[in-house]
Amino acid sequence: MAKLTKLDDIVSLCKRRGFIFQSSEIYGGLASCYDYGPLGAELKRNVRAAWWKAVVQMRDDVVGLDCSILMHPMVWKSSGHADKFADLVTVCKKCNTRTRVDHLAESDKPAAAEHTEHVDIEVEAGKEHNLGGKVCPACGTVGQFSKPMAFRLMFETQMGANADDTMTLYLRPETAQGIFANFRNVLDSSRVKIPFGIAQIGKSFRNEVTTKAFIFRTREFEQAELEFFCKPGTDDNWYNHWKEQRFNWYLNLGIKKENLRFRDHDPDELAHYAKACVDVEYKFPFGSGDWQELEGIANRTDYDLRQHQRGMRTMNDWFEQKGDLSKITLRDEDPDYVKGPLAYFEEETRERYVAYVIEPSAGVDRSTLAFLVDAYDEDEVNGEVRNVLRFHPHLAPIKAAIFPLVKKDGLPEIGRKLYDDLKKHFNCFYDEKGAVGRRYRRQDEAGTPYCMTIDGQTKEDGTVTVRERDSMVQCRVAIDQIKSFLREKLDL
RNA sequence: GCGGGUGUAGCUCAGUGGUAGAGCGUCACGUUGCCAACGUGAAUGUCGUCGGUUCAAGUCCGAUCACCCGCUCCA
Repeated sequence: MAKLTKLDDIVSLCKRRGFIFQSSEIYGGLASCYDYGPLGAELKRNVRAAWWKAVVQMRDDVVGLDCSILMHPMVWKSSGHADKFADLVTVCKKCNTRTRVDHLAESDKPAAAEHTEHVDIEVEAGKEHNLGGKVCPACGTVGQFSKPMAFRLMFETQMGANADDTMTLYLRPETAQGIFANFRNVLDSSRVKIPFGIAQIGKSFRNEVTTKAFIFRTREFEQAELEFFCKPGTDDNWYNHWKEQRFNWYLNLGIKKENLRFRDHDPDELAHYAKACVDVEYKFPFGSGDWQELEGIANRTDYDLRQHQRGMRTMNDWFEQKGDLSKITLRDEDPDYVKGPLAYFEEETRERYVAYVIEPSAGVDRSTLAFLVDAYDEDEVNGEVRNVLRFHPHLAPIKAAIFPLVKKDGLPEIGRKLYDDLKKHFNCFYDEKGAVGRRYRRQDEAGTPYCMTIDGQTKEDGTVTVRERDSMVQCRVAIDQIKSFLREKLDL
């Protein structure tokens, strides 16, 4: 990228060219929500398609899935989100530091208790919290706390139009759990055998305490996740396999090598269920902390499937407590859990085990932004600055533009015909207005790899001028060869 | 949630309490005809929103919304 050095520049570019707008802008905007404009929608669609092609279509060992966003509440009880995705937080009036209420120590006791028990926000928030004797861990001030604030990290909604007969559901905070919940279905219906993966792209929702940084951290976001199931003991190899696969995916789609890196998680940074985790990071041109996560690749062990086996054993409690998750404790694991409903039987060795899971989890919005930023470039042509988005052809929103050189002499008719033919195969754009140089530059800013110009010579020998985006080099191609020319050049 | 900053045309931005501006872009016409050409003309504004002060508010005051920077937070 040349001169995109501030987030403001990116926001401005995105809006000016119709990639990304603020949501509900005519009403003053809605925090943390963004919309994709005409070019952005195409770009994001292409990012999804490229992911799906690499992770599903080109693999013999991965199948796709598309789950509902709303799922049975017990899914989130089993996954741990229902218990651990909510906290009460208070602010020290002296030093303005935030601390979780359950982390506060009494002034006469040395250590704060770690948060292990479930916190029922409804109950806790209604209670009088006596923080008078509590000490701020940051500045040591005693008893100077604001009223505790509840942070629920899962969005809630009500299912059922009848107000007397509704059920509280959660908008999924990750797509992964839908995959685990369908593990058995896929296994029983698609003749897959371990090792194999299930992939899914879809929206997730998290009530982040803070958002910021444009579309980088939003409360509604899109994930592209793969859960790859493998035999315990082979998980380290598969972890490394997917690390490499996923890193190369970004490079193959044109991300500059110097802007991409791995960052391994420290052991104390790992979630309690993860054996290993690495982030793929991109060097965004934001103000601070340049390197930001695009994707996390984790070894989740057999934690999730075992948790769901516990959850399935807990359904009686669910009914008995009338669906009140706060009154339910997951039942202990069956000592014979390797024979459980989500376990796997390996024919060849006659072994039973619960599969380990390698999870590459990518942010579609983050990747889209990275591809956009990375493709941005400024050229100098005859003393003029040329803005160009050097998208990989697979990602380019428009693959080819068709221009009659002038709007007369029958050239528009020829151009129209070519356009009508090409648009059946590629996303194309037709433009006959204004100077052709301007039309070229406009397509450069949209990242269109090729422009085709119908000129006087077309009527003589049936060739058109093909102008290439990055080099601006022109050549002549027979009009009836254009389709195969594009197929070859765009690798489509 | 705290502190700092910003908000005026599609974009970048001027604008001293007294008629809403420029450049770029967009559109039309003419000329031209292969890299943002030229000429003429046009359209586009709840000045983020709401309220207050004032004869008069884009400008002063208050609140609020959104964004940016820095904290805080980030199972």
